[in-house]
This record gives sequence, structure tokens and C-alpha cells, in this order.
Amino acid sequence: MSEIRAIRGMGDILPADTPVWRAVEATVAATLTSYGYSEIRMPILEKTALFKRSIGEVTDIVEKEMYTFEDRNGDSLTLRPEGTAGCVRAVIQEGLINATRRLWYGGPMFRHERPQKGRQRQFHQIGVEVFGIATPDIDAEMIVLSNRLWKALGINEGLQLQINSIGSPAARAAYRDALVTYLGQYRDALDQDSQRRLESNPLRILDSKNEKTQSILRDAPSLEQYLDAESAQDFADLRRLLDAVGIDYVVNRSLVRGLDYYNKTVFEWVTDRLGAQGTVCAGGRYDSLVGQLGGKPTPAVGFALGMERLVLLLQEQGAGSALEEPSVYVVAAGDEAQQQALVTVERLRDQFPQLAIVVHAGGGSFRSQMKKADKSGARIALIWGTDEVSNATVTVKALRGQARQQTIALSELGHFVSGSAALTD
RNA sequence: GUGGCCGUAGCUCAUCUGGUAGAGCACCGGAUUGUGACUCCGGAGGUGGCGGGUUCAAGACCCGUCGGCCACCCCA
Repeated sequence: MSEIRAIRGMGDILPADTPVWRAVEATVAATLTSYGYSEIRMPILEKTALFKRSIGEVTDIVEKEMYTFEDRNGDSLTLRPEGTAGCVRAVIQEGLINATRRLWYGGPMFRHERPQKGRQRQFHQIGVEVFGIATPDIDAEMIVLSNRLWKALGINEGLQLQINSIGSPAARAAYRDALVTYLGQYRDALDQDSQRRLESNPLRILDSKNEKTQSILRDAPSLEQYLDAESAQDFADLRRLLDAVGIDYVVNRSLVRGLDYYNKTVFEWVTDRLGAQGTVCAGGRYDSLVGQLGGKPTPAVGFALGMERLVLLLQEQGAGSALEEPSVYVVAAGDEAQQQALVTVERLRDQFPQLAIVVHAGGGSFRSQMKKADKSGARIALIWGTDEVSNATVTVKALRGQARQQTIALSELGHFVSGSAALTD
């Protein structure tokens, strides 16, 4: 019988890695809370139409990357490929756009892509969205906030901020036409992917990796020339604010977001330390999406960060993936000793809820139990045998330091533990 | 979806130009019977991803398939 394996691209996050994940999640939650953001949790499954209407019918995500299936009622459902659509749906449905909202969420997303470094089919994002603010001060807040996060995580050195403005939908459409007209002259000279993108997503040609395509692009019309006055002004204001708080950035006029709903300011935090998937965090403004999904027209801005990429970056920089080790390992041989140990340890847990204590289970000699105690990484072993039981004592043995083994009265155990800084730090 | 590289014990890998598989680490047990680490001894663990083919003989060669990694594409 062949073993059942996980679905391709949907890996397990193993015990060696979960501490890093938890650290990142805790830092994210704390930072967002400190900026006044509230957490929202949405379902992982939504109606397929939600993603088609928000992300864009002709994007790769919708065309070939979604996990879509019919449920038992015949409704077409889709495992969410990103979080913004569901978040917007939720705030409309639950009546949360009556006022300014600063929200965040986290969880798994699903895209049927070919897995590679920094890209899984089930991956995890933290999403941050703000509804009801049209001015670029909130764009700046997004960036300032993310910048603080990198500092808190200690990865700010490895990240570069890129920003751009893609203008109003009308400006972008006008530019798009101009670009297509220009590139159409050189259609045959373009690489194959770019020729295809001429129909599907012309702006994407701007960041083609093909050299010949890039040389053709040198004389192409620029997005900047087509920018509407308001977008240009907002972008200038954003830059002024970033300069004022001292955040470095590069203006990347080729930076175009992949999803249809973006407008005006877009930004990305990128790294060159993760191979081809260098975007750790990306976002921008999406002022028309709420209206497009049936809500009262509401300006919005948001970003998403890729947890796997963040964790990779952290580990790339040598972030420990050490297992979490207990402080105390309890060794007991014989029925009475085991019983005594269980009762005493439960009392100890009442007294020291933070203390990590592993009680040996599964029997074995003192010797084999001590081996397990050592391997557990615990600082001390608490040992019960027949002597301890009859004398109402427990033996304490240091497994790491030089301290001598000692046998103390059970009544002294709590006192002993609170006196050991190494155990209760 | 396309391409390159790879697939031998839980992990990292060896097995020279085809002759029926090995090491280190990890795991389990033991070294005068209540004590870990270091050392020593012993043990368990592989239908060599799977299926076909070539051959007297294949882990090694060929084909297919599945899986992994990386890149393209796309994107967080």
C-alpha cells in the first residue's frame, strides 16, 4: 500500500519552524495593534464570482490558478487566492464601512502555481486594509508601519522599498492604449511572453526580464506622462512624507501591481536574498473596489505580506530554528513514585503556570529515563524513586550546569523552583 | 503550463566502467542491577520513488510515470 502524501505545494510547517512563525505572528499582531488596527477573520472559501469580479477576469490568478469547485448545491466556490476580496466583501456585508476602518487578518491562501522557493500552493499572508481614507497620509502610514515591522523583526537591512503611482483608471487606460500602440510597432521583436501580454496585461511588459524587450521599452511612452493631476499630487505628497520620516525608497516607474483593482499609489518591499521570489510585501490603493463589489464607493488602501518569504528571510539571516525546550523533566520509577510525581507536578503547575515541565511516560529504567531527560533539553530533572516516596522528598539534578544533585523535602520544592532564576525567567 | 537538475535507511550521503546495498548522525538496548552528556559493545531499520524495457545479471543503462528542488511565467 502506497503512503498518502501531502498535496503538492502544500507543505507542513514542522516543529523546528513553528517558533519562528509564532514570533513573526506575534510581532505582526503587536505592531498592528499599536497602530490601532483590529483583526478580522474571514472564511477561506468564498463564492467564485467574488474573485472574478475583484481580481480581474483576465488575470492569471483567475484564469488558471484558482482552486475552484462545485459544492453539493452546485454553487461554484473558490479557495481564496488572496485576502483583499474577502475582506472587502466582509466589510460591505457586515456594515463596517460606515466609518474609517483599519483592519488586518492572516491565514492561508491558495494558488495552483508551480512551487518553487518562496512560493507554495498553500501559502500564508498577513493582510492589512484601511477603508474610508482617500488621502496619501494613510498610504504613508502603511509604509511606515511595515517599515517598523521589518525593524522589529530585524530584517530591515535586507529590504528595499519601491514605490510608484499607476494613476487613475482612466489615466492608466490611456497609457495602456499608448503603450500597446507603441509596442505594436515592434510586436515581432518582442519576446514571446511579452507578445502574449500585449493582449492580456500590457503594463506587465514594463518589467520584462528580456533584454531586447527592455531596449525597445527605452523609447516607449512613460506612465508618468499620462498620470492624472490628482495621482501625481498624491504621489508627491507621499514622497514628501516618506522623506520627512526618513524612509529610503526608490521610485520604480515599471512597478505595476498584478491585480486589476489597484490605482494611484503602489509599493513593494523587495529583497535580493530569496532568489526569484523577492517580493516580501506589496500593496497599494484600490479606491474603486468597494463600489465594484456592491458597497458604497469607499476609498481603500492595503498591503499583503508573505509569511513564508518573511520566515525564509529571517532564517536566511540566521534566525534560530531551535526547538522549544522544557525547563524540567520528571523522572519516576515505580507505581508509587509515578503517582507521587504526577500529584506533585500538577501542584507545581498550579503554582508556576509558565514553567514547561515534561513528565516522563512510557516506563523504562532510571538510566533510559535520564537519557530522555538529557535529550529533552531540560535544565533540571526531578527524580522520584522508592526512597523519595518513603521520605516525602524529591531529588533535583541539574542537567546543564555544575550544580550538585540534591534531595529536598517535597514541601521545599516550590521554594526551590522560585529560587532558580534559570527556571522561571 | 514550460525548462534544467535530482529521487539509495528517519536525516546527510557513499556504492569506482552493470555482478543481488554501506557509513555518519538519529533511534532502541547494554557496559556489577537508582542517574544523562563523553566512550565502548550490541540491535533494529531499505522490494534503491513507482511501472516497464535491455541483460545471464540493474540502485547503476533506456522509456514512461510520480515526487522534490530551482528557474521561466505569475505573484506575497
